[in-house]
Amino acid sequence: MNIKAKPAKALQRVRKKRDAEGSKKAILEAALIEFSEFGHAGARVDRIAKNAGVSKPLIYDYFGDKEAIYAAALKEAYIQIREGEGELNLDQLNPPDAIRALVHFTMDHFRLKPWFISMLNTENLRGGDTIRELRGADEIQSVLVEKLRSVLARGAENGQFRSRVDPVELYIFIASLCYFPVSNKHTLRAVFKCPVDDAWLERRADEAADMLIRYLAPA
Amino acid sequence: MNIKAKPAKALQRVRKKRDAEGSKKAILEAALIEFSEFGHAGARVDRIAKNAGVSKPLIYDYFGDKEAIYAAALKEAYIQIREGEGELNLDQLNPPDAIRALVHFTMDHFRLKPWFISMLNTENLRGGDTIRELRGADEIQSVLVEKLRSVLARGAENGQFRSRVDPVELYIFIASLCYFPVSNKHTLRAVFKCPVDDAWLERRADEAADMLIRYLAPA
Amino acid sequence: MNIKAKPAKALQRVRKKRDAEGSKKAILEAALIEFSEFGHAGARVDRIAKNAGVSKPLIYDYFGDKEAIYAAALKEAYIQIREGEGELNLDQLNPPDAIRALVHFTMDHFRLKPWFISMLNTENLRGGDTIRELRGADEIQSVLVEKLRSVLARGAENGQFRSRVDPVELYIFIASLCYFPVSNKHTLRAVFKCPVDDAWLERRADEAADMLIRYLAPA
Amino acid sequence: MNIKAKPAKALQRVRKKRDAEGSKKAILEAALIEFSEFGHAGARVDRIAKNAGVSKPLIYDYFGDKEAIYAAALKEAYIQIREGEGELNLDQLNPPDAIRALVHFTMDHFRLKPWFISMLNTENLRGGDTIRELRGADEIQSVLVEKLRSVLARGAENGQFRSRVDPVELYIFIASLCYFPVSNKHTLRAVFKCPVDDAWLERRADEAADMLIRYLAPA
DNA sequence: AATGAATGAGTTTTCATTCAT
DNA sequence: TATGAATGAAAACTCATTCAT
Repeated sequence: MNIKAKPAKALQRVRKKRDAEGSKKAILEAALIEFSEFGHAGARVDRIAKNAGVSKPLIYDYFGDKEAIYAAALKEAYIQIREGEGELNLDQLNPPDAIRALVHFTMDHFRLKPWFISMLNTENLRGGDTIRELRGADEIQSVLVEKLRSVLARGAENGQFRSRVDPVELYIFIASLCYFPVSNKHTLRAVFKCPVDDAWLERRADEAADMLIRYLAPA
Repeated sequence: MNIKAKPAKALQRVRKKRDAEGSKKAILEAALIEFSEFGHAGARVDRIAKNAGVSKPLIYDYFGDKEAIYAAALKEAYIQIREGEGELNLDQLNPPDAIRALVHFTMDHFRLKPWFISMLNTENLRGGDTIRELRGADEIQSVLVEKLRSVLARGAENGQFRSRVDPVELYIFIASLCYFPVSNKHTLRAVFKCPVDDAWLERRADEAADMLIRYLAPA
Repeated sequence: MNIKAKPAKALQRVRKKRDAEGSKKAILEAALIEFSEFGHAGARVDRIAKNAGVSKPLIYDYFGDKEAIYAAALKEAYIQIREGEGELNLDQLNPPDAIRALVHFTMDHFRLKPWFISMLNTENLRGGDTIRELRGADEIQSVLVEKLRSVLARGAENGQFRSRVDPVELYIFIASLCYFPVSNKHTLRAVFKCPVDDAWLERRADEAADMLIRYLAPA
Repeated sequence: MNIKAKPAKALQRVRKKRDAEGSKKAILEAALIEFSEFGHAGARVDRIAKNAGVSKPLIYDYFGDKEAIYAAALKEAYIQIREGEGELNLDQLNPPDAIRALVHFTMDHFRLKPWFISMLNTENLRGGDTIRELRGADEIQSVLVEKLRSVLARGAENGQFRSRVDPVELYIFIASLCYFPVSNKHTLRAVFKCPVDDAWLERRADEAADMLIRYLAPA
């Protein structure tokens, strides 16, 4: 389980001292973990400082206030999640296979970087106040939509897919199908007795891919 | 103050005094609003008391501590969401139409009772600690799964649907497709510039229903 | 010496508990002492709480924040200084004697209630930000000006005083002559080696009265 | 932040580097402004450094600690105010005119170098702890008393003035009459609705001079 | 001579919770 | 059944001061 609010050992970094960049990075990482584990109101600057291996004043020096730390952490969540998306190569794959690969990639992403979903949930609970003000929307824009657009074009070209499918809307379907089981794993376990583990999630991804591929097939 | 105290609609109740049941109910409703609006850590007992029109000691008298208020509110969220689910009558509908109706019903549910999604998000952010301990799982179990089971049976019988589709897994698909666009409306707006409003959501529901119906069709 | 920043024993009050009015009054008194002794920035809410015999949260509950406590203390300083001014009866006195009495009264006031001068100094150092916003200007308006007006009228009538002397401007002369030696006693001692004690201050008041009476005499 | 950071005019110096004397002077000037604007407790070493255009460690290197910076600034206030006092030439003037000139000189001094009054207020609020320890009392001793002594002598000689007037006590009268309206300008505005501006102050000075000259006249 | 990096020890403020009636 | 009065414990944030270069 990834999002447990208990031990939070988050091993204290060993860092070279008097290294502003390093300190800032360490704070950001600790903040990301803290906010995703405890939410905005539940996060503690004390813990961020401790886990980053710096003093609290340094954090305030670099970021300003808790809200600003949170904003930086939210942006960092997007930046980190976007890293790696570029490496996903769908060009060589048969369009239906590309869809399946993308679904699995997305599910793995959510599964393996649970702080991303936590940050999204936290931010949406807060009404999106922070992301709305975030500079640099480019950095948080997913490249997956573009990859998807190209897959859809190839599929439409060779007759495997319907034409005129909006890649954003399709991506939202994919994200929806991967997001919910990961985000709501605790309530799913409690309410539906689902064994929400890696294998189960991968099976869900596979089934979702089936559904999506059928959905894309021409009538 | 850190958390923007939104409109604070929740107009203070006018209640007859010395009405234990009424007080308890009022507290529960105020708590549900409070926790869904601010999350577990962000919720304030003061505000709950004010919005419920009672004193803080009374809340502690009835519930014990903040955690217990939260648990009661979480349960209340499920109880309230389950209300009305029973009324949904799918028996008269052609199975594909029943699926479509169920998808719309779910989307409307999420859309119109936003505190439900907020509570689920909050609880999952907290690692499901509370729901795991919640007594009376029956009360939080959705009847939609049973309705779905019967629709699937009818569909399989008359050849419109594949057989051997697990109603829980199907329900999770439906929930996923409805949950994500509502839950993540703020980030969707910011990142994908989606106009997340009622009409848009209904269109998403319709499209999702198309996809699901195709998915259920026999190969 | 009155304004010493050292011991501040300010004996902790013995108060009956659960007495909101009493608590509020106690806080106000402690705040007045604290702010006048240490200035706005130097004042400590901790000390106010301790000297008032209440907890810090109670202070915040009643007043809001440090700035509001300060504003209340400033107003209280004026209210307390205005108490007693009403009792001063100049009507029976020969106008020159009335002037002399008023000067001594003012000097005594400043001398015996040193927190008043301290609060004025503090507020003026802060640019008057707080007094400018203070509601209830009536409460801080001195009745001495009115008393002075009547004395001046009597004096003009019977030929002892010039006519057309503005009572406000005269009062400012009186205040100036009493204020400076009290307010600046420490620097006067250090720079001019003045023995600024009660006797010396009373002699200054007497001399000032001489000067003022001459000033008022008709040419 | 509590204290409104006023315009922060004090434009950051451009200074040649490695200039010990220049740095020290810059720090002193910035400190004088800072302490007079915010008082002892309200002053911030950060701001002094920034406005002086140097780093904080340099300040500590040169002065020791905040208390020492304050002491230096207080002394500097006296030194700066004493500059120019020497140039005032009263010898050529008829004694009454000399008195009037001295009053105006004093009023202008206070009016045009407001940090002096602020520093005096600050120091007196602190109980004179610092000035009492200040070395070099000569530097802070006003020459005006000596000038006054000579004017009084001339006046007494030619019969315009009474004899046996103590120049220190007279100087305190003058200072009192000029100090109060400048020092308390904000409260005077708020409480008495006085239009405390340059013209008003000059009129007060003129009126004060009238009063003092009468006071000095032989019975 | 000078400073960027860093922090210990506060200080204001908040909040769940209890006391006394 | 109900609450006004009150607080311990902790949270965010600040600031004089020092370290390492």
